[in-house]
Amino acid sequence: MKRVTINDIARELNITAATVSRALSDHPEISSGTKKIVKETALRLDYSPNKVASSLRSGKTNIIGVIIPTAEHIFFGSVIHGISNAASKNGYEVLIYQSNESEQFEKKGIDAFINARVDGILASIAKDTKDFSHFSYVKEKNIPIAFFDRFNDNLGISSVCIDDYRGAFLAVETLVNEGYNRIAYISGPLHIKTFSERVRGYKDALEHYNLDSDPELIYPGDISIESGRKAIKKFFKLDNKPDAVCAVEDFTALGALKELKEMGVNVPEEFGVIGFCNDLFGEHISPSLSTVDQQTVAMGEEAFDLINKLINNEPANQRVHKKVLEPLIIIRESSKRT
Amino acid sequence: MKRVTINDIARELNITAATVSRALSDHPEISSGTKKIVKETALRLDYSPNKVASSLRSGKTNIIGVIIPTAEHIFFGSVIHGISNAASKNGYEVLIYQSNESEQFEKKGIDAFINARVDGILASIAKDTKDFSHFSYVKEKNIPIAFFDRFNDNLGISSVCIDDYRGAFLAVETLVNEGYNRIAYISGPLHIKTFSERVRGYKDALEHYNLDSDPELIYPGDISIESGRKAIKKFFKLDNKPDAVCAVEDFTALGALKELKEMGVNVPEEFGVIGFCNDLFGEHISPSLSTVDQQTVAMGEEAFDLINKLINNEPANQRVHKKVLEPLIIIRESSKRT
DNA sequence: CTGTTAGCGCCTTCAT
DNA sequence: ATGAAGGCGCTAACAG
Repeated sequence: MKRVTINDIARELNITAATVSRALSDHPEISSGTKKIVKETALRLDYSPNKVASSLRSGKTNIIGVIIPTAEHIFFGSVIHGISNAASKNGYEVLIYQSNESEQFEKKGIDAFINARVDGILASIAKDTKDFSHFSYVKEKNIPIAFFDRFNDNLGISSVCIDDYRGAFLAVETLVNEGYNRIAYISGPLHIKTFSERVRGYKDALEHYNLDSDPELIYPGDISIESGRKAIKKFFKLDNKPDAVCAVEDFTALGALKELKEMGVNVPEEFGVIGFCNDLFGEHISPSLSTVDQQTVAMGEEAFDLINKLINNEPANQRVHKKVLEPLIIIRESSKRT
Repeated sequence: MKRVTINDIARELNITAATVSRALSDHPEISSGTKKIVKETALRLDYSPNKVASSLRSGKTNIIGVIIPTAEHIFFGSVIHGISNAASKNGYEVLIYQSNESEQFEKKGIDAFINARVDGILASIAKDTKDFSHFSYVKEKNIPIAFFDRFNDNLGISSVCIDDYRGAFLAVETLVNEGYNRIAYISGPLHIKTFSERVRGYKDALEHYNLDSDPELIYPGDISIESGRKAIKKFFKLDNKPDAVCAVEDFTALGALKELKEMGVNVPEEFGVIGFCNDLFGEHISPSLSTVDQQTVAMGEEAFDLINKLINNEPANQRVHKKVLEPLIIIRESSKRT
């Protein structure tokens, strides 16, 4: 179980470990002959470089820590996919930590990453997080950090997200174009910028199209099928009922669809529905779900790009960067009255 | 950016680093007074233990490397969820590597993990992997390794999976009970044990119920919506057409459903369909998809348990372990004729 | 072109 | 109960 080190190679060849190290990393001042024999011997002895030692020495681990709320949602899986592949291409590994949507675990994750001396941290904020000091702390320590999707603008931390405002605006616009004119909104937790931006987009779109903007038409949900169902139930108790709804994400929209179906309301004829996220299932349900695509893989790649640049630049002259990806409207059956 | 070390704490208190180290790890021979002041100082100086140094010294990283084919499939996300949470509870972190279903990347992942000196490796084999020597290599190096879901029995490596044989058997049985009697199968790549076991279960179920076992009724697919569509097209060109089909996984089943719908074949009245995996969308499509649940989170937890035990035991007296979880039949509309 | 030396931060004997 | 010293494996500075 004893592993081969550069010392073993050095002993074998009667040279020093330093030479071996240099030969293996193709140092220009090493003769090609030495390089050749060192590499051959390394292969023969089945040497594998100890990155832990190398990291201790160099101060770099080549590891990016990624905090996601949960791996059970394909949205994050898909972003991870993007991050991971971009990281691989650039010689980085990816350490994953799940916050399970809890602030406490999120803090633990940050701690774990700091102790592991990751070169940078990418995070998507948990639903339950109200206090953001752990993120500020990372920043103060000059450890590169950036947010993806769920971010907070007040911390001076860069982020990648899609233009949530515009996504919601486009969603409303899509419904308006189909002739719906009393449009409700089912929201997520508003202390997360991502979600409050969507509400803002919704409101502005209503105003832009001179439609009623009624506080009763905004349901404060929590990102779940159940929240979609509850919202519909509530909306249909109103005197002045809506004839369409935008949901903060697809599962919420799915809940709405299911409730509407049980209530015997025809979608899209009597009532329009549009989601957000472009989750896989939306294409395959009936009626298929119109939605806003979030460019998840691209988001992952951009997130890596952001952190990669933060890692390789002087922390001094870095300003906060905000990458905003364009949302893509996907029109399917649930919003298509015509 | 210079980080605080135990030496800084030692200097501050006029004691030695050794004492600080011991105090921080609650060594029994350190006075409680010293412990107290050391911990206070650590907190005050904002000390964070350097795991890289500690790993180099101890030879343990407390990191589990996990190789998945892709994070874009919720099945793996869900298993990761299970692994990750179990790992967290036991003081481990999780490093993720995506093979993207390619043998070459899989080998790279193994290399990266070995170099990173992970304490153990969990892997689910890529579709394209034909040569398994990289796994044997890990085993020969006495690095703990175990498979989950997609495994190979010939390498002497432990694994967790569900009872694929039984899952497929139950799927056929479910169709038989509904009165279908010419049942086809859409398979995945057969060099992966997981998939060949399902075919075996299918065949044995047919035999057990005295149904025709026709080679033409087994379509060699590749795990994709397209493969489901192609299989149906092919089946419907046969003289003696099937009246039901089991698919190797849900997306394949989805493809089958879509093709059947386009062909105007009624499911489940004229034709029964059952999938495998219990992917999220199955519940929400129309007709909803009957399927076999694979207990993904439990699988993740068991996988961690397996590797955890491998890590903590003497490699000498370890024998190959095979954990088999019970599949769960989920009966929905697509298989329910009655 | 290669060797010598030293140290990254931590932990673990051995000594006191 | 604490100190002293060495080393995990690698690399960079300095020397020759």
